[in-house]
Amino acid sequence: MKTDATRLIEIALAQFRAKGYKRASMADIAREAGLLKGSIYHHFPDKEHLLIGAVQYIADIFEQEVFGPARDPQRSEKARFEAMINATLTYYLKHNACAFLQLWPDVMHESEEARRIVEDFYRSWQNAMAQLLTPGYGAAQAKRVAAVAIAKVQGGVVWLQITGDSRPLKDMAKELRAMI
Amino acid sequence: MKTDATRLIEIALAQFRAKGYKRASMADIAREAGLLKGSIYHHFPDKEHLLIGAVQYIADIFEQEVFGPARDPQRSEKARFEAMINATLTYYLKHNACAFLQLWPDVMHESEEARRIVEDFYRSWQNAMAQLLTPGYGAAQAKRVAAVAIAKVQGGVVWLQITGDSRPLKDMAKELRAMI
Amino acid sequence: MKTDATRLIEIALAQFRAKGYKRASMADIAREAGLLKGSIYHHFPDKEHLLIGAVQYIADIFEQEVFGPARDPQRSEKARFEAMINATLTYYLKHNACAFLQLWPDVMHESEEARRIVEDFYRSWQNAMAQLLTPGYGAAQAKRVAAVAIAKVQGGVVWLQITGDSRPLKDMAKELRAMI
Amino acid sequence: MKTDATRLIEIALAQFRAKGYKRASMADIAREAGLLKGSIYHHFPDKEHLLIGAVQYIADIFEQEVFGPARDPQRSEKARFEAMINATLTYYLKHNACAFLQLWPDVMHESEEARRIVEDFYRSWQNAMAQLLTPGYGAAQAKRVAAVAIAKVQGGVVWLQITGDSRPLKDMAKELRAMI
DNA sequence: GATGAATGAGGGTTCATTCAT
DNA sequence: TATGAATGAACCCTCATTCAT
Repeated sequence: MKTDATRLIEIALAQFRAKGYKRASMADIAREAGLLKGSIYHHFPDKEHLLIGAVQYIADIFEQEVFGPARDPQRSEKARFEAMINATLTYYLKHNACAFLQLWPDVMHESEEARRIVEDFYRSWQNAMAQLLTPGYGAAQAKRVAAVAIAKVQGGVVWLQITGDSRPLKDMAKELRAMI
Repeated sequence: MKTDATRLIEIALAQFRAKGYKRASMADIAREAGLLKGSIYHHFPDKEHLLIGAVQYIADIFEQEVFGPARDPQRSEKARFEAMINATLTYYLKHNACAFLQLWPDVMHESEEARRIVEDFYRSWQNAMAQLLTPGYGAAQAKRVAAVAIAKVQGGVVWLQITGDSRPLKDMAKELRAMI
Repeated sequence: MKTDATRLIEIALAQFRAKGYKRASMADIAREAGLLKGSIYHHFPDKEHLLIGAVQYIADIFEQEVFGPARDPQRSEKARFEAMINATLTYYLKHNACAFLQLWPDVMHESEEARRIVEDFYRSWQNAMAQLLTPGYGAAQAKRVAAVAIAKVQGGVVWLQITGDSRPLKDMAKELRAMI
Repeated sequence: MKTDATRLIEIALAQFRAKGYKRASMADIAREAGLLKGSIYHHFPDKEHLLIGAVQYIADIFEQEVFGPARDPQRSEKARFEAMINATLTYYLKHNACAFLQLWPDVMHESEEARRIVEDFYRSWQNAMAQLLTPGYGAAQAKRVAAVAIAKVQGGVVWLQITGDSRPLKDMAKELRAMI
């Protein structure tokens, strides 16, 4: 099995998700990759960059699977908005959690760079949504409504993470679909 | 003057909030309390019980200031519901964050007992809300709606924590007030 | 046996002398002190401060045993100058080396603070000597001659360190005594 | 274009001078040479032999530029002695330091072989000088005086290294010239 | 109850060295 | 001959916890 940077990031991300950043040791990550802990430093200069990589990895997935399709000029705003909601819902239900929510405290304290990525992620999300809502709401109101929409989804994920109950997240999605 | 244990818990909570559970060391907490780290162990058997205490401390505050008033039989359901929303909003805006959200990953991994407290907390909240909504929604639907309501508030807090923007949280409160 | 900071510094200094700064590990120093490596950090924040302490320790010895007596106003300049030479010679012959010479490359690269101490040490030495030589040489020339004198002693120590032959150092001392 | 081995030695020497033996990593040296660290091992079996090579490299330079000319039977002892002093002075002033002094602690601890080279170097130097001084001092005294002379130069270099002041070294050279 | 020295396990990181390609 | 991934030992340092005083 090849040990490229992406594979290490996926493993690190899985460990960070499972135990949190601080509890996931370099030795844990290395073992999971079939390496010794020293070997990781061939691919990443330090643990922080594993976190940065993990966070970027998720941001990239969303960019491709959620924000990207939302910009597809072929489809109607409504269709794109619904595609966005569905992709988001699918992703969160698959993982039963949002890595950004789980990692936020660590990201906040351990890495300026990771923090910027997460903040940019939410900004991108808001912009992507706002653009789709602008025809119906006007630019200013659309931004505000988009923030609320994202917050609702995040709230649904929080509830899912803590209680294991996915209903509110699904209800939230339904509410969102009704917005457009 | 508070009892020593409570004072230590408040200090520990402040440190946990500020740095996260793992990054806040026993030495940090002791220093903040004007003690040496060995001395903490006269009050708490280990760090985990500081976390349990901190989590319980917050749950108690909500019990007194949010859930308690919601049970006051003197006032109308609507009044009580609104009081609940307002108290919650006030608390979160004051702290600009929800300690349970911040600490959840640590609580989850470090302490079965703390975890139970947090889970009970959300259950209590849901029950308190559901009871007030039952007249309007019926028992079953009330529970479901309550979960969504709490999730919305949590989502608003998440957005506040990450972006610093409190608008969605306030919008969420307005939405909630319209539910009853 | 008590473990105070001074004892640790003496042990660290001995280790640094014996192996050099980098080769002397915290574990070595701790073992020599009858401790585990982690325990040293109760007394010193990091290895650098062990180096700083060691360097300061030597500077203090010279201040007390060499530079101090050289300032004694009761005795003649000649007597004080000779006392200085003798104390220096005794010290270097006892250790068969000069710790500052041995540690200089490490001091230079590892610690600004230690470096300043060493530089100040040589400045103090030069000043102390220059003052005693001023009556005979005039202030400006005295400083220049003092630098040469110290350099000679250091050269003698270098030769002693590398070849094990103490003769040149002793010859150098004789030369110095003839200067006043 | 120099042979690869020599080029690597020059680079290694520069790194050892700049950071000291332990702080200069194989990766540093390789990078400076435009190689990856694994590639160095095609030219040298280990780091120690880079140190040996570096030390030998300097000894060779002195042999050619300092000790060799001192043996030139065409010129007077006085002329050869002065040429020796001048060549030495030029070399040290150019580098502002003596690599043997800087590396001595590392040489001493890391490599028996390098140590022998350095010790031989000083012996050669002493012999070369003693031979020139024998006519004036007699064989036995000449050896002793030569040691003192070398020690003085080294002392001047020490002072130069630590304080940055080259005066004492130059004064020392003047003293030496007066010896013959 | 408080102290502060000590523990011991573990964490992140560095680095000389090896070796299949 | 060069590469670059991997090793494994060692290193500095942190920290929750213990305990004699």
